[in-house]
Amino acid sequence: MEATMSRRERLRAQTSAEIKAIALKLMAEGGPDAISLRAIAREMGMTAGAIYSYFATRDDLVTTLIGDVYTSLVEAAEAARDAVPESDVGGRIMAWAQAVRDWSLANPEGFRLIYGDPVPGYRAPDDSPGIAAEVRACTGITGLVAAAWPVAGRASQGYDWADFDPGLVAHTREMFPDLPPAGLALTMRVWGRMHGLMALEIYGHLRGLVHDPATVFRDEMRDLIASLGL
Amino acid sequence: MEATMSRRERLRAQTSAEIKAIALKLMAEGGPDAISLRAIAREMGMTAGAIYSYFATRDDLVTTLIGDVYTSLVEAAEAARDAVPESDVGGRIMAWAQAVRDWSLANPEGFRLIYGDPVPGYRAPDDSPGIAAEVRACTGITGLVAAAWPVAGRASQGYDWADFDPGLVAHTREMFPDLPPAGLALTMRVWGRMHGLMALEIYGHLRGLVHDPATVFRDEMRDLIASLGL
DNA sequence: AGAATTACTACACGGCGTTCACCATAAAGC
DNA sequence: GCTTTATGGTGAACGCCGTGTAGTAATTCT
Repeated sequence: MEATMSRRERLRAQTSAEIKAIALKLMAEGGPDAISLRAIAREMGMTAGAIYSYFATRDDLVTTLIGDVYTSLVEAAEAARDAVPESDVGGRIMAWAQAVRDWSLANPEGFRLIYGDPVPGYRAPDDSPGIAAEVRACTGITGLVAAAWPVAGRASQGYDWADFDPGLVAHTREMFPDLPPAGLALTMRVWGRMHGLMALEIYGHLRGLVHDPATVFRDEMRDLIASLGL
Repeated sequence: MEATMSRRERLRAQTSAEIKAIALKLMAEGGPDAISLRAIAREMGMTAGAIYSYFATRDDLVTTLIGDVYTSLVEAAEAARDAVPESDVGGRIMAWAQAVRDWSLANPEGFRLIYGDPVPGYRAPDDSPGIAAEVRACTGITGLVAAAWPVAGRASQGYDWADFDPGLVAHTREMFPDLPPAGLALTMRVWGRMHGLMALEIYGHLRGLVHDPATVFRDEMRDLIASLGL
């Protein structure tokens, strides 16, 4: 598809990619706040104002970055999951969790970018790539829960489709028709359980308390898998 | 002790308190990034430079605020816990969790301040009030786990005191002499489990997905308490 | 009363996001 | 082939920001 782009379009895409690459580099070095248009432009030998031909505002640039970074996280998780046979549901859950943790420790600033508050007061539009990646992540966990549901779902009740977002419900029922509403609630609980220890660790609240957080996280995931009956 | 303060000290304490109060107000309105020395000074009819008589830098002010806010959170949690009789360990855990969640939803910016990244790249000194509050919070959860340990701790192994920070170990062994190393690991897992769903919710990742996150959180905490054997 | 400390102002510096008028050049139209 | 137009870029400006520094007025100490 690159061949179908005019010279102008190619240059434009290239410059845009360079802006994002430098922004990611700056973020990796100094956190999300280090993403400054002036610094990017300086590194590119440009003026800050020139970036406004590519991104309407700094927040737009960061929003785009969130989409890219989130997608990279989700793809790492999906790849790790798919390396485990479908029959081993517990193994797939563990693989997913470990992949997310490994990625997050390797890209802590990326984690902050996704799950933190890089743009204060900002609400991503519903069609942004960041939201798309989040849906993909959420779908991935839902799939794991759905696979575990025949065992995990015994006597789970107390939820109704009306308790959830209609779009989410439609999407879920189409992809996992056997999953009842309580399965969606369980999905969120699983998500939260994977997220909690990692968030504490990445933001430094476990710093120094325990020498090997990986062991604690692994135990927690084992307990999660066991609690699903696997 | 106020009587023993000189006029100067009284005025100083009062001004300092006003600075912090306005900073909290600004934060509540626009998030941690809205805390600007110039805005505070403007609201007080002062110059920005004047604040440097009270706080060496903006980060120092934010650090102090973290201490205040974290302390307020911990005190809310402790009060809720203490309203439940000691014999009802599960009830105390639930009370603690609900209190933390209620506080966090009422003060989302405070939550971001404590568990987010308000000062990029900043590492709080070990003797800051924020660290003290975090130790207090950690101790509170440890106490809950210690109370549940006779039931929850069956066959828990695989940890050693050497796996944890010496200071934490000394502090824990003194306060909860019956708790083995594996109890500390469980404490962190419980902490993470309480934190995960709340962090996702406060940072908007559950926004719109589920209409009543409180129910999901309550179910998760019930499952946690049940998994402890209570 | 005189000396020293303190709270504060005024101003300056550099960095930031953002806007705007202007300009060179590449693309498109005749 | 020449002209018109669109585009990516500059450079200066505005108003924020944190942070220093010199100076001033008032309070406190001796």
